[in-house]
Amino acid sequence: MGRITITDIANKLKVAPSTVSRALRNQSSISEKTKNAVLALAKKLNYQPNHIAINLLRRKSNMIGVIVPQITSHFYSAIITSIQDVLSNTSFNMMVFISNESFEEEVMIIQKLEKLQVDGVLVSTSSKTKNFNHLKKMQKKGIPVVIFDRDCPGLKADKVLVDDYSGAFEAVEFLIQSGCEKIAHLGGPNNSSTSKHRLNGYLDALKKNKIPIKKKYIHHVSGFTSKSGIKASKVLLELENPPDAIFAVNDNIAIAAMNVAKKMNIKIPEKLSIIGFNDDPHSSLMTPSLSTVLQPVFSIGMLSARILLHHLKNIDAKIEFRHEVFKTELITRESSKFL
Amino acid sequence: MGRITITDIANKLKVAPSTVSRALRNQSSISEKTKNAVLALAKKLNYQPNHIAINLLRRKSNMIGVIVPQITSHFYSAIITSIQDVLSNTSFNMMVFISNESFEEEVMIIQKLEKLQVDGVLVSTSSKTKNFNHLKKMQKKGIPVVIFDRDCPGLKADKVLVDDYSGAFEAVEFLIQSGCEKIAHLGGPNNSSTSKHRLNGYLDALKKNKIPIKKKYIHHVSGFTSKSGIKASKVLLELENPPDAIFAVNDNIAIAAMNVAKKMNIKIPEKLSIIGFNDDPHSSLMTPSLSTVLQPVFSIGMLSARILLHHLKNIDAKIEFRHEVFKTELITRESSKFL
DNA sequence: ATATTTTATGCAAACGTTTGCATAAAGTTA
DNA sequence: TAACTTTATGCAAACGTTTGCATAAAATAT
Repeated sequence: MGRITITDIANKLKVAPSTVSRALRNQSSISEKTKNAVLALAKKLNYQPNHIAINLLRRKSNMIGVIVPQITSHFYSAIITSIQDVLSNTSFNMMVFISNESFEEEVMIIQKLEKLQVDGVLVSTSSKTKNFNHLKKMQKKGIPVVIFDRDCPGLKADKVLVDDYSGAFEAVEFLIQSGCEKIAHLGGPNNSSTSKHRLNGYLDALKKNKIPIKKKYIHHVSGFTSKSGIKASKVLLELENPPDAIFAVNDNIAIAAMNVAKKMNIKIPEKLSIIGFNDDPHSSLMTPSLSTVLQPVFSIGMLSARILLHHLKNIDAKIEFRHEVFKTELITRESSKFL
Repeated sequence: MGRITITDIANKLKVAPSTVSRALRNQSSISEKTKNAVLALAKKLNYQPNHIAINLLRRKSNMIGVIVPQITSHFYSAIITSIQDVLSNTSFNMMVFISNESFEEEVMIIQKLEKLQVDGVLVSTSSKTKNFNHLKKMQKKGIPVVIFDRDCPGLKADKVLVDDYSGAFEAVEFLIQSGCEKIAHLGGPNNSSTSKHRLNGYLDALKKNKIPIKKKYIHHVSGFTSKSGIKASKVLLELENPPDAIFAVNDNIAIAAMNVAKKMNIKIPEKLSIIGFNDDPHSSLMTPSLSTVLQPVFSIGMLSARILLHHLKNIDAKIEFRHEVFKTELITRESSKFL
């Protein structure tokens, strides 16, 4: 004998299923007597409402989709954790999808989410995402889309971002103030908005301080992992006139640079200052500990989730897109000189 | 105008919904003519089957639940990634839930998953999980449960585990062979099977080599993060007769010990060898790079998912629980002496 | 031509709920 | 007591599919 249904209860009590439904939902116009009888029997039989049936009727899935480029970095796994935290107090559940930094996979995931009839989507686009037609299509279907961490320029949607530009600007200006003059940048994949903003922060900090910009000092790596950073670091540090500081697009790349420098016996921070981005937990445990730009990861995830929930709860309200930008915080450790 | 349904197509074509259904599923006894007409119109209108309706009819959700203690470590996030990889070629989707190493949360998650009518569950229990009644209850409802990484002694279920015992044994024996005589152990939370097995491997390696076991050299930390390891490391290294080697329950704790040792100017590996467990990506980037015991993370995730899928596809087959144990691999780096 | 098989389609029930409408029973007012 | 209001319940449709059964139409065999 399978799951207990409302009809089972109705039959045993010789009432109509609708009566049972009303009793369970504690609706008006139901006598105390029948209500109690229903409640008692439901409890006794351990009745569990069938959400699939309710979802069919309500034409919604109570499911939200979360798309991230990957989850093996602390950044994204912490964001997932914080989204889960917010959702756990609601009736919504989350499905996580990983695009592997691939535009094609991202588009396929979006199609899948449409089929699954998710009620809303939280997405951090792949670094190779070229256009946002897939996201626009979702919006057209009435599915709210909240963008986080990685901007989608030109897309009208809720956005929860980080001020990558000024985070980078501050870091580079700190390097300048601590006496560095030849500051290099290890940038992320070309296309990603994050990479662009951090690059711009780097460039503007140099400009403001009248330090000439040298193309040789700027390298873009293909991925966000340490491995991708090693080659570029070598090129940089083997220059005849090597930099005395490196600002890296994230901690992984910074740590790669740090290891390359150590192998070459370049003293950190005396001969080479290094600053990363993210404040991954292991960065503080490196030797020397890594200076970095902290992002409020948990706040990003929680706010994104809350904004989406707000839309889902006020589905008929006129849509006003929110645009939130979190400030970063420079954390100076041993890999950079003191002021 | 909302989503296109089978009935919409049926009406436009002046046929019955059942005919449309049969045409779409390419079933027998359907004329080429109507089939083509249906297929063409379905394509034109961009018909998408309503999975919620199908799920209601089939009494299944096509959803599998994944429960992990946390995802911010590389170990679990990589497992999630590999599960996703396997699932992406199937009709199943995954919901991830995080127990935060809490027994209570784990039980609540299981209850939620029952309500959501997931078809199957992959679970790595919290380190505080005391009994497995919640899992047994799921099984009784006919929902297959696959245990991975952390054993549930006494529970009859599919299990995909790692040979923690011999991984630890090998590591400690290596330390002995490299000349260490006072080998300490920083163990994980007391209750967890992983901690126990690694501790036993440590103990047996000492016994086999006739090295006396000293209680002072064995500490259990409360969590699996670096922070939890610092205090215990200090206690250990400040002993009047400090150890000349530490085998830690995982890389995070090992790295904590490494940092404490460095602060105390204890030379690694000359005065202190350290071996961790997991081979987290950042471990190879530490200075000195960390020796560790590698677990085949991706294989664990993929096999667990495959086993579950196998049950779901052969739902009526008699249940035979699989019990798979992966071998580990000792990776020696700079934090331990060479042989 | 008739009888028989095959093929194509439709009908209606089912999955488990919710909800507008109808109605019977009870209670209230004049 | 008649007329009216309130309260409690039931009926049936709806959500979008699938599928066993019935049947009409077409094809084949006799």
